[in-house]
Parts: sequence; structure tokens; C-alpha cells
Amino acid sequence: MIVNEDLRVQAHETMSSNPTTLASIPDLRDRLGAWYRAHARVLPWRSEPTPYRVWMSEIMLQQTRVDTVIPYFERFQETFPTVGELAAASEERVLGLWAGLGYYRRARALHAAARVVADQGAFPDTVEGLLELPGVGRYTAGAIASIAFGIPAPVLDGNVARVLSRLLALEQPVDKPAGQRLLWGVAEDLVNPEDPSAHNQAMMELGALVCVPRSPRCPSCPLREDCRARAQDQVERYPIKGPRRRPKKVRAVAGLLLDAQRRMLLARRPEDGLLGGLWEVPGGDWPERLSAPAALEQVWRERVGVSIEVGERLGEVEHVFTHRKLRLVVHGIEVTEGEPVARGYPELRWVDHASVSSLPLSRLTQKVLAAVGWSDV
DNA sequence: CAGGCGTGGCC
DNA sequence: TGGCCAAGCCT
Repeated sequence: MIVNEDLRVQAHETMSSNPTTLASIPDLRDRLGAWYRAHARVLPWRSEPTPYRVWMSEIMLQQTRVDTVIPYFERFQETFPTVGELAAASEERVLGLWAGLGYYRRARALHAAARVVADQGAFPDTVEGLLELPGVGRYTAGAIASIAFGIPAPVLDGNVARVLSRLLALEQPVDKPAGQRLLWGVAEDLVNPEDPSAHNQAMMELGALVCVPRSPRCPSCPLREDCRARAQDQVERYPIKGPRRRPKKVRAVAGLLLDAQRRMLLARRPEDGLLGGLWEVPGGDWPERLSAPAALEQVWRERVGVSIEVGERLGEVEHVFTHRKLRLVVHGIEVTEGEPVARGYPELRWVDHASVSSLPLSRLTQKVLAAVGWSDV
């Protein structure tokens, strides 16, 4: 009987996940559209949804909250009113304006894509063409295609996945390939060909304002009568997700070296990897078995190529990355032998107090500078 | 395909 | 407070 029961559950799931199911619910799209017209937030990129503005907003919004993005979007649009001006800027300038927004690979992708578009003379106007741009994946291509060009392409982001997962009471983990495939199919079938821009934004807006992860506002939901999770009174059980990795604790040291004019030595991190391309106070890993001074001596020997004497402990910074909790200790140092040469770093630079802020700095480095009294951050 | 990649806000 | 989350992409 257990086997039969399982098969029935499976069959039931398959039914409820059938792409035709949601799309065939009477007026579902219309109710969603009416709700969106009444409740859509006024956002900078919505007032004038040109391909350039939509593209830039979508890159910035990847894994990033609307409130965080707005000032960055405004600043970028004021600085670079056209994609041509963005393409003509230096990468360091773009990275500098991006500083603090996180996921810095996006900044380089933004710049690279701007140069592609400037070369081609215009944005691609198909999903396939958009997918060729660096930093543009399936979600972003669908968003630009639908919002900027009115193409009936689906989008599937965290919001849409949550909304659909609850509507269907989907037992599949939404963050696994199988669940993603299923949800892309549902989203594709559900897109409203009458107004794909409003439809896609409505799905995301519903997830952002009503169908939120915790304490969803079901009484305000235009789709509440169609929601299987709500019918089961188990809305917060969905979306089901796979296990998360625990953050690991890591330690690091950094050394503050000043010259006779009280300039500070900074280093640019490698393009790839953590905080790629950003500038920092030279430092690195602090192994368990070493004291902070010993670790600092080793790091500076390997990455800056000099022997040092470790001086006063100037401060300590705690910082959280994705799945990583960092404790970083900063010491003042003196060079006892050799001249600083970039080894583990692509570039070193002496920077005075006034020009520090013109470099692309991560929040972490901003904290470090604040801890040693070099900035007001 | 699982894992790397920032930051800030929430409870 | 630590865990979870947010308009993903890339390798």
C-alpha cells in the first residue's frame, strides 16, 4: 500500500505541476495584472524602461535588494547616461563606482558587455542575443527581453520560484536542477503574451511584497484562492530547499606600511576570485598554528617580497562573506629588508590619505581603513 | 553540477 | 546572534 500511496502522491504532484494547470485557471493572469497595476512600486528603472536602463538594473539586482541598488543605479545613470559613455570609461572607474555593491564580477561583466553593445551599435533584441552578453544568464535575458522589448519570454528568479512553489505546493527543492527545470516550464507557460513585461514584473513584485519568505501576507494576495500551499495551511513550508553550507570561520592578517610622506601601501587583488580587482591593505591567511605577527611576516614575504618587523596592533575587523566569517587583525609594520614588489598581487600602489577614496575598495577594506583611523567610513 | 562569489537586513 | 534571505552567473 505504501508503494501505491507513493505513486498516487507522485501522480498528484505531476498533475499539480502540469504547466497547463496554472495557465488554465480562469482570470489568474488578469487578477495578477490588476494587482500589479494597483500596487507596483515606483522604481527608477521603471519610469523609462530602455534596454540600457533595464539591463543595468537587472545586472545590479542580481542577488541584491532593490533598496540597496537604487542609489547605485542613479549614480551610474548620472555618470554614464548612455551605454557608449559606460563603454568608454576605464574598468577601474566602473569598479570604483560599484564598490560596496558586492559580487564584483558583475561590474567587470557590465563594463565588458557595454563595450560589446557599443561595438554592435545597439542591444541585442532577442533572448539568444542577450545571452551572449557577459553577465547575462537565462533570468536576465528573459527580464530584458520582456521588459525592454515586450518579448513573451519567461523569468524565474527567487521571487517567482517562491510564488510558483507555493501555488503548486511543490515538493521538489526549488534550488535543484530538477526543480528549476520544472519551474522554468511553468513560468514559460504562464507568461501573459498580452503584456509579458507587466506579467513578469508582477510575479516578482508579488513575491517581493506579498508572497514573502516569512509571514506572507496571504489575505492581500490576488491568487490566494488558487494557492495549494494556502489550502493546506502550509505556506511557510514552501519553497522547499536543499541543505545550506555552514559558514566557516577564517582568520587573516594585514600590515599597514607608511612611507616618509605618510602614504600607505595598497595592493590590487587578482581579477578572479574573492573581491577580484579591488584594492586592499596587503595581507592574507592567518593559519591556526602561527601567531599574528608570524603570519604577517610570512604573508608579506610571499606577496610583497620584503622582510618586515611587526609593530603595534592597530585594530581588528570582523566581516561576513558568503559562507565565510572573517576575523582580520591589522598591525603597523616596518620594512627591514628589500623594496615592496608585487608578487601575489598584480599591482602595488602608494596612496595618500586624500586619494584612497578614489580607488575601488571593498566594504572590508573600508572597515580596515576606519579601524586604523584612515577614513571616516 | 556543486560551489564560489558580497553585502545588508531581518528576527 | 547566527542563520536565512535577495530581481543569478559562471565554471
